[in-house]
Amino acid sequence: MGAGKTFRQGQILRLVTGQRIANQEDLRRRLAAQKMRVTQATLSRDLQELHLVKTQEGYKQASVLPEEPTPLPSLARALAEFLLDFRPAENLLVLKTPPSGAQPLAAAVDAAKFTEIAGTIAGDDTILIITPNKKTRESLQRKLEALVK
Amino acid sequence: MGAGKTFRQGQILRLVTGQRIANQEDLRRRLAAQKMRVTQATLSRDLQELHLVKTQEGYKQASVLPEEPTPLPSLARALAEFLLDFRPAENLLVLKTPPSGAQPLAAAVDAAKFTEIAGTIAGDDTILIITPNKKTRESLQRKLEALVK
DNA sequence: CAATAGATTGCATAAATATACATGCGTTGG
DNA sequence: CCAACGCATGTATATTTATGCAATCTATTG
Repeated sequence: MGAGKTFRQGQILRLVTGQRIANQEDLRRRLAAQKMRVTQATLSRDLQELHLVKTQEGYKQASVLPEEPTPLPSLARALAEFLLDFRPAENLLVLKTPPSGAQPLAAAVDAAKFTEIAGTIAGDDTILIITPNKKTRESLQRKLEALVK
Repeated sequence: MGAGKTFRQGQILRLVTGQRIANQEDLRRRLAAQKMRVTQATLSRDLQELHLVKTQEGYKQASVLPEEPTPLPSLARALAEFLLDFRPAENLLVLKTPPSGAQPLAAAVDAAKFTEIAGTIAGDDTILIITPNKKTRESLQRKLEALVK
């Protein structure tokens, strides 16, 4: 049975961590250059078993994907665009936005995954953020204020 | 310009972090349910800008991808298939394999990304693993031995 | 050995995703 | 005001990836 599946998957890992593999055809050709001829279908299955995902920079191990600059910039933009006012109250933080601004801003806040946040509820122009206690609410508030500056 | 691109991308983040979005059509339908009608083409662009990647469990933020159980299982299989012998020497660890087994096993070892490993060199039936010092070599060796059991 | 069960793969094709090109809409510099 | 741009988007289509099915091979069981 030739080199076998394990061998091939090992080579796939090696190739993928080394260079930029843009797609499965690309990968198929590189393996062929090493005398390993399989079809794209097999590679599709291999990549799935290896938990490799396709990124802009080629296939990567899901566990090793790099830090992204995305979360905060996105939130900062949303705050700049929608936030009108902070209204703190003990362990609660209310954010006011223009009409229909609450949902998108809440989305951005959620996406930032602050550990301080127990939950959020968004209406049309109001977001209620619930934190465990007053201390955490203060911490969160400081972070958000820093983002709007 | 309606709700705008920022709004939509915020909603996408919210949807994606909340539930399992299997593909772009799925995402398109969920947005449509919120009165946001765009085409699959636009979502393809949005997902790219948000650095979301498609995984087995739906789209995920590249930065938030979960720990994988993959690296070690893969290595364990490779060790089971190829490893013949350990040959420790101070800060070096030599692994012997059957003919042509060194490359694939080395690939699996590399992929596991052990912090103990400074570098590896693989020939045809021999892998040389270089660690910073004897202590780290011992640590690494114990881990590998545990995997073959 | 025959029969059965898994595992792995290719082939053909379906499904999903990306993209070239065109359009519409603001903005900007004359 | 208008020509020239750039951005966001849709349309149509190309590219890429996933998968149902059948063939093959290995190991197992009786």
